[in-house]
Amino acid sequence: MSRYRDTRREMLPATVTDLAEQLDEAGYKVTGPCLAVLRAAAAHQGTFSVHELEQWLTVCGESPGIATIFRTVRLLCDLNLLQRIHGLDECHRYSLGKSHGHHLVCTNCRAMDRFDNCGVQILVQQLEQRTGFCINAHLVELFGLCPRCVAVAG
Amino acid sequence: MSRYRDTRREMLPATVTDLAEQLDEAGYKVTGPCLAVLRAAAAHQGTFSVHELEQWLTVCGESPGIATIFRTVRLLCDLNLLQRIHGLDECHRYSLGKSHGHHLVCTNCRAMDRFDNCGVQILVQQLEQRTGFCINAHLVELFGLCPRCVAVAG
DNA sequence: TCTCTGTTGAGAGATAGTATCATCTATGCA
DNA sequence: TGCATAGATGATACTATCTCTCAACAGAGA
Repeated sequence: MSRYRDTRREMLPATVTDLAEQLDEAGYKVTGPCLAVLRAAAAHQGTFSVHELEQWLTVCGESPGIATIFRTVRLLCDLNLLQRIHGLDECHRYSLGKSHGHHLVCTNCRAMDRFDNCGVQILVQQLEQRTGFCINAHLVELFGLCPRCVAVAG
Repeated sequence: MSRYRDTRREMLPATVTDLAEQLDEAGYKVTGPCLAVLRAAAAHQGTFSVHELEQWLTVCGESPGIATIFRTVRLLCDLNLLQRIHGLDECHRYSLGKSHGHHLVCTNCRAMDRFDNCGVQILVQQLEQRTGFCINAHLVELFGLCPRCVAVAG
């Protein structure tokens, strides 16, 4: 039994209990430090970096080692519970969410919207025919300004 | 006048003289170390990392400092003569080529094909309407096995 | 209570890239 | 040709991101 089952689950956001349950089901122990990382991730709307998780945890007074944060982030990525965001320049941000989501990221405030159907299926077929490649994965990310930043920019 | 103009240009591959001319036109001096980095980049078909450039240069007996290699790579990126390749896991590879190209990368041997029309225009319009974002950039990369690796895999 | 197994966290180290600064070199001018 | 100057180089230190190792710890089951 994982420790998180002993905690008062009604105190935790649904996102956190959801993640914890999936870790549990995958056979991992949901310990205190692990739960702290899950709470940090769930507390960040949009995208976040490992460094931001660490700062959030330090402010909250519970700071597992950086190794544990990286470990938990990698685990969540492996289980497809966390997605890595590929920016135009940086590739060190993450967002909670199931696999094969695509991201629409505000380059100003980092707000993020997700979308599923990226419409590259036709492109994939065309390229497979033209190039002979056997395409099995793709990366589609869009960047721009969110409505709020558009309004501020005038 | 840049040093590369003094060198016997017929000894250099067209790609290298082309790059050198564009650096020259942009107001940068094409010096010996710079030219060495250009030759290393041109010698790599497909994609390459800074580390691979460094190794190639060391083997060739001309090894400018790592700082110069990084500097030249960044300069080429700034001038849109070099594109950064975003892999699913790694984001530290580059390929020579003009801006707004997309890449189809073999996850086995790193062979690469380029394509221009990624067909996301309709998606961009739909998402702009749905989300209110003002989209001004995108990243589309495809991954799979090249014909040769498909053949080897059977 | 004991044992076993998995987790933690400190610290070292790898990798990618930047900043600094003394030195070098190409270029323009007298 | 000699000199001044601006820009390029390269050694080095540094930062950021992330991994590896390993002793210590903690929880689950016997």
